[in-house]
Amino acid sequence: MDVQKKNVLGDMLFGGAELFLPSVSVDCVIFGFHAGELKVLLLKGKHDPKWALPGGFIYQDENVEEAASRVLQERTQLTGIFLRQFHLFGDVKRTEQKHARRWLEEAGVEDPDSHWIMQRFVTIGYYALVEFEKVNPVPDEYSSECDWHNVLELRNLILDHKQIIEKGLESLRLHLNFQPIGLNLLPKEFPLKDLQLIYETILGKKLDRSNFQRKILSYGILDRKEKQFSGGSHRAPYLYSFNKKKYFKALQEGLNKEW
Amino acid sequence: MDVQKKNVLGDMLFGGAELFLPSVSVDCVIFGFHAGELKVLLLKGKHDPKWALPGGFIYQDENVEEAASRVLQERTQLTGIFLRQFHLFGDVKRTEQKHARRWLEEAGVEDPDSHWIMQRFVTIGYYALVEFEKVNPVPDEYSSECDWHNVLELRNLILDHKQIIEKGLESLRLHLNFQPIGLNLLPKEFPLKDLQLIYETILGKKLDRSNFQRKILSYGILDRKEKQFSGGSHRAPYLYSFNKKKYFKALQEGLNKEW
DNA sequence: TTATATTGTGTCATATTGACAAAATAACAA
DNA sequence: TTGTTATTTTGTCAATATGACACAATATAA
Repeated sequence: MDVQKKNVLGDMLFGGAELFLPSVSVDCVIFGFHAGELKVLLLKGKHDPKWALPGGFIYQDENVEEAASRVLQERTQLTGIFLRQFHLFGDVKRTEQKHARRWLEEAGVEDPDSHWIMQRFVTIGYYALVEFEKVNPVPDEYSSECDWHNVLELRNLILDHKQIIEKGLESLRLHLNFQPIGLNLLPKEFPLKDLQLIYETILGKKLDRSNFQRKILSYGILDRKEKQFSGGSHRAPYLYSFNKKKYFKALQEGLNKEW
Repeated sequence: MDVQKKNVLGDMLFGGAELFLPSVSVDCVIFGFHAGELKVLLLKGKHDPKWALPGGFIYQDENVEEAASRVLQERTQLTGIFLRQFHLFGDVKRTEQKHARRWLEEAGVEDPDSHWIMQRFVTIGYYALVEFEKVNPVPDEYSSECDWHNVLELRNLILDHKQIIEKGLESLRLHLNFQPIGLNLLPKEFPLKDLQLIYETILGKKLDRSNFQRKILSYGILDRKEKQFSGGSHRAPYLYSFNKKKYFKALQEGLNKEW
């Protein structure tokens, strides 16, 4: 699947019914960290004052996973990012398409009410964790803005996108118990404090520094480097990096096996 | 949604495109326990020698969750069963519809190749845990047999249904760490040994009797009753029942919070 | 040189887990 | 009636994990 060759907007407006899998969309909850806050990347529609998750439709010749990956890539320019399916949202009432109708009208589509995009859709939620600084948020063709929003202060979202984000965060919190995170979230080398801050931000609570280090090191997915120039007026911390081999093994097999 | 009034077969053959949500199906992995084995309920097609999961399509006016529930109910006659979404299977190649084509032909559908059911489908996997003895497996209109199969000896399944079952089992094993199970799986009163056997069967390994009881009781979801007539020539075990209030609270909030 | 902030490391009481053993008891056989 | 057998209830104990906290080390700035 060659992502670059796709002209998603044109396909959606005029070729949709044949090119895309009907009834199904993907939405990506892209998490990033900044200033001690957990952020999520949102788009503001040109013809709608509300914010929406980066999402899209699935080409007939495209795996759902690939579609999610394409959406993530289009919006962040990042590749190789860990993306995880967490839930399908399938209620009848979740899609009321007022804004889509207006949007089709203005785009010059005849008889917008019978356009395929006005039909009921179910959507598959994926979440990703990305390095905030590496992302240059770019709106797509039908959006006016693309920006980070604090995950705890979500207002004016379309449809059920607030619930999708909340479910995504809930899933992420659960997955933290048996899945390593951080690989595409931090620079190659980082102090443990930074990783701890990520955990604290996701969980929404403070963790004991000493106990956190003991636990995270016990997973055996980190390699300790030499000290850094801390920059701060205090003892310089060690730098760590993820041992990718062990990291992916842990992703595969899980961190804890309680039973 | 009135389940009884649906004529699924007729709808599928002749009304499909309008009545159902296109491209999406649900499949239920229905687990039961018998003779120390974990079983899954499968259907054998009338026009296909292969076995399939109980599954179906989603009516336009029906939530996905309701569709899964309807499928479960139709096949087992059971209501109020815990059903849990675990994964969406969305690869392009997952649906090759040779058997569907033959099936449409024999059902008298003209031009089967362009029938909506021949198109690509993604499917949402749900799993359920049911009391084996309470289920009277009934084939649907387009199946010749409905029977339990050992989850470790799956042969001749259509499409990716073997992978779906395996993923469902894997999910169930994971969920065991933070989710109570057993409520619709055991009689109202039961000895702890029976619950332990269920855990052992799901996990595929033996557990220490004493430690299992300590752990399961620590969840605080069981009420101890008076002793039973054991029937065996040995000390009679206590009977337990699930405290529904606490059980559902645990379902909601989770059993363990590691972080 | 000293103050300050933050890290590396260690301690310790408590809780949890895994492995196992002793006592209790229902049914059966002699 | 009594002993045997199987399985349960209950308990023990060492090993490990966790939570709370203490103290020494050290990079920068005053």
